[in-house]
Order: sequence, then structure tokens, then C-alpha cells
Amino acid sequence: MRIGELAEATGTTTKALRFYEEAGLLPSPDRTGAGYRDYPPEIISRLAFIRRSQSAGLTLAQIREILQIRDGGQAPCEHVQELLSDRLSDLDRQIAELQELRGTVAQLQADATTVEPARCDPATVCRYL
Amino acid sequence: MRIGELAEATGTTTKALRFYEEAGLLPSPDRTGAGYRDYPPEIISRLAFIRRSQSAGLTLAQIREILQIRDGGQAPCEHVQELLSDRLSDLDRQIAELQELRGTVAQLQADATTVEPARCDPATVCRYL
DNA sequence: CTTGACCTTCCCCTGCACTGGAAGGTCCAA
DNA sequence: TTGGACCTTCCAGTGCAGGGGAAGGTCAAG
Repeated sequence: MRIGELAEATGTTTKALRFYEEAGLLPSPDRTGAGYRDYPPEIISRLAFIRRSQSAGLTLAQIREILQIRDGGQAPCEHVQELLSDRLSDLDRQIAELQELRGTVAQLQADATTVEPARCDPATVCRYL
Repeated sequence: MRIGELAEATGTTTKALRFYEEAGLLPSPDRTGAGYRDYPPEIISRLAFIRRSQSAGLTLAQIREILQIRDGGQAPCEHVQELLSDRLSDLDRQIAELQELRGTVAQLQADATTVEPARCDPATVCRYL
């Protein structure tokens, strides 16, 4: 199948597919006589895996690692477990940071709306920040 | 005061200060005979405002907007309130998204650790993703 | 035979907030 | 006078995941 068909079948773009190939996530496909990329149907499930992994928040670099282990003939189970654990820790940390920031901003915003009648001191930039 | 002093006084770098000037957050300072930037002491509180705004998660573009209103002689109160409200909505949305993602990843990770003894099917990339 | 849709490679651009380094000028102390 | 610390401008790069568009080749239909 040609690159445009594959893009449509997987909901991505030809640009992205060439980029994935360049980035080592997709193997270099065969070429037709005219030099067109000619993908085997199985590539669709590989793309689906890439999509699922992206949905889990893995970077292309991490996905490439998994695929390389798999392509090397090994089962990437342990590596995947580790990546997922790391991702979970990251998410917990990110969420905690955002919640703390949310508290700060909510306080600032509350001050900014309730104290409103007092006009800002022209000499300072902003009394709320 | 020279740029190096200001950088040290405000905990930033000379690079960042020139960048802020270029980006319209700092006015072009006077120059000494040798062409060195010569900042007035008041600039320190402007930098402090920039730092506080960054801590609240505002982008440099948003901070520049506030400063431009202020520099135009107006009180940026309403604009600040709006920016803070928007920021709060953004944070709520981001937190919700991350929490949903966290649920997904936690499930994947749980599956990956408990189902472990069953080896992966060599024909697929990974049974967990 | 030509039109239009598809394909190829190539290089640059995006947003964000800077950082690094080159090439050169200035100032102060030893 | 020389060394080192500071300053200047300008250009380029960082990380992430591609997107935009040029210049040119290919293929099927009308």
C-alpha cells in the first residue's frame, strides 16, 4: 500500500509517516519501480501501537526503544513496565505541581476580583501579582 | 547598574535580560559612553513582577501585555483578572486531562505487572499497549 | 496528450524561553 | 602593558512532533 493510503487508514499524514521512518519508528519499506514507498498491511498494527503508546503519553523516543527491543526479537515486557511506572510517577508529580499552582492562581484571582474597587497604585505594575 | 549586577540581583542571567529587552518586556536602558547598558534601580521591581507572573504560569507574551498596558499609563487590573481567570480554566482543564491519563496509565501498568508470567506473543509488539 | 492526483527529496519553520559561542570592545588592577 | 573580567552584537541551537512548500517525477483517466 502506498503512503497516502496508509496515512488515511491510520488517521495520520504522509509527513508524519516519513518522519517516523526517519526517526527509526518505522522500518524502511520496499519501493515500487517508480520509487514509491510500498507498505505491507502489517504496518497498520505497528502504527496503531504507536498511537496507543502516544495516547499513554510516551514520547516517540520511548516508543522507539520498545519497538527496537521487539524488532531485536526480545519481548519488551520489562522495559514497558518500567516505562509505564516512570510515566505514572511523572504524571503524579505533574498533577501535584499543577494543583499547587492552581491554589496559588486561585488565590491571586480571588484577590483580584474582590479587592477590585481599590484602584491600582499607578507607581507599581500590578497589585495583584 | 550594569547588566551583570542586575542579573545577579534578580537571580537571572545577562542572556535572559537581553532577551527580555528584545521581547519587549524591558525598556531599552540608557547606555554608558562605552555602550554598556545602564539600568536604573527601579528595574529590579519590574523583574520581580516578571518572576512572580511567571510563577503564576503566565507566558512572557501575557506578561508583556500587562506591562504594555501599565506602561501606557493605564491600570491593567481588568486584563490581569481576565488572564488569571483564563489561567485557572487552563489549569483545571490540564489537571483533568492528566488525571484521566493517569487512570489509563495506571490500568496499563497494573495489567503489565500482574499478567507478567504470561510471556508476550512474539508476533505482536506488546500485549500491554 | 494533457490534466490532476499522487509520489519523491530537500530544506526551513513552528512555539517557548531561553542558552552557547564567536568575534570584538572596555575597564581596572598588578 | 598585559591579563582577566566584564560588556557588545550576531548567529545558531535546544526539545518535541511534526507542518509548509518548492522542484520535480509518475500514473491513470479523459
